[in-house]
Formats: sequence, C-alpha cells, structure tokens
Amino acid sequence: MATLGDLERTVMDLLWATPEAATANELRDAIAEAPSGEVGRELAVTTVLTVLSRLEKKGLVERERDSRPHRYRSVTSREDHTAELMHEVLVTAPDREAVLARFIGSVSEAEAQTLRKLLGGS
Amino acid sequence: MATLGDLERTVMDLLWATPEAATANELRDAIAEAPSGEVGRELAVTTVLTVLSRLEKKGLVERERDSRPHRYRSVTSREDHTAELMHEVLVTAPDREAVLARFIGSVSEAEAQTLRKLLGGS
DNA sequence: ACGGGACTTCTACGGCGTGTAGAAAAGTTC
DNA sequence: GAACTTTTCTACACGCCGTAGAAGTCCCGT
Repeated sequence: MATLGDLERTVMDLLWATPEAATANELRDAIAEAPSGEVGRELAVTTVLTVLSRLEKKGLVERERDSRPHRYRSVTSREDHTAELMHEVLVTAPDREAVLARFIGSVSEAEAQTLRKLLGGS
Repeated sequence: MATLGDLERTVMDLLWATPEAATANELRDAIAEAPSGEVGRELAVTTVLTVLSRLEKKGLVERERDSRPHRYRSVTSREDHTAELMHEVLVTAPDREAVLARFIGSVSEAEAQTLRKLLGGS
C-alpha cells in the first residue's frame, strides 16, 4: 500500500490542486510560500526533484520528458486515489460487510445522504 | 496513520482471530506453525514481546500486567480498526463526497446491497 | 529464604523509506 | 563553446521495523 511521507504528501497535494503540469521549480516556490497554513520551507530544487522521482516510481506522478524543464502531473485525481486507498484498506479484512457496517456509522449524516443517493437504484 | 509492519500485522491477525488474550509464547507458537498458508517462522520469544510492546504503544493492544505470563489482547476488533482506517483515509481528501462516489463504484454488488440495507432509514 | 527457571525489559543492530541536498552530468542559449 | 539551467547520481541522517541477546525481575519448590 503506497504510503506517503510528509513532503511527498505536500507535493501531491499541490499537483492535485491544479490539473496543469508543474515544474520542479514551480513546486519549490509553491512550497516556499506556506502551502495550506504551514510554515513555508525553503527547499533545494534537487530535493523536490528527488521526491518527484520517487513519486514517479510509485506510479503517482508522470512527467513530460520532452519539454525541457520537465513538467509533472499527477496520474490520478486525489479523489480516485483516496477511494482506491479506502478500497485497499477495506479488502484487508475478511468480513468486509462487517467493516462497512462500522464504517457507515462513522460518516456524517450528509455523507450518508450522499451514499444513499449514489446507491439509489434498487 | 498507524501503519503496521509485516510481523506486527501477523500478530494482530492472530489476536483478532480469537477474543481470548494470548501470551507471547502462545503467539510465538502460533506464528511458528504456518499461520495462513505462510511458511512458519521460528521467532525468539523476545521478538514477539518487542512487537507486542510496540503494538501496545500504538494503542492497538493492551496487556494484563498482573497475570504472570502477561496476556495480550487487541483493543479493538479487526472490523472496527479497519473501518477506522478507512475513515482516516476518507478525511484526508477535501471533497469527501466525491471520494465516496468513486468508492462505491469500487465495491462489489453484494457490498453495495449491504450498504443500502445499512443506510436504509431515509 | 534462596536458587533456578520462567518471564520481561533494555539495548542493539541492520535494512528500508524518507527528507534533504551537494556534485556531477547533460542539455540549452547566445 | 562558455555560462547558465536542469536533471541525475550519490550520500547521509533519522525513524520504523524485524530480530534477538543480555540483563533484570519474579515466582515456585524445597
């Protein structure tokens, strides 16, 4: 189960936030100016590049190798990725139905409503 | 997000499999005789104890300190734990409803059926 | 009450993933 | 092709995990 480190997570959040592919430098700058309330970190570009390579190896990111400053883009949307993770967690338990029973107990009413709507048919 | 290593996982699986509290030695033996199709490992008891201590620190296991060979028991059921993990994953995304939409697309029809039943009341 | 065995805690080490980045290589620009 | 930009290679520290020996603690039997 592809688990992400803090910096990896930060980078993915940025890539997920815009559909446009970004360069390492752009990401570096975005991180520098306090992304999401955090204290901005002044990272070396190579650091960002290393993280991007690792994310690429994990299959979460792909890059345009032809455009010279390579541009990076997330392979899947955050929602797809998250849903996939949830499913991976679900199938670790033998009794999935029991898990789902507990799970729906933990979601908000609004979310339950959403689920009803989505499951609607029959 | 409390992520488990292989051995930690194995131990939790054993503890989850029976509601009775087990001793380190019992667990050691259970691991030795090929739990769940794997090749059984001959571990030192101290190894099991170390893992149990770490699991205790993570809040997944509690032990009876008074009974002399300490007995260990899982704090939550596997289903509760799994459902909790799923929820933790869910809330990492800002648009939870979108995640849920993707998620229900990934569950089997039987599971969807279960969900409908569980969500029943309006 | 004490010695020996059972049990637990302490300490340790190697491997792996991650954050971090310099040095070196490769490519681009004029 | 010199200077600059960008990428790759290599490296290191740190924390987590599997693994276990050494040392400490506890209890039973005589």
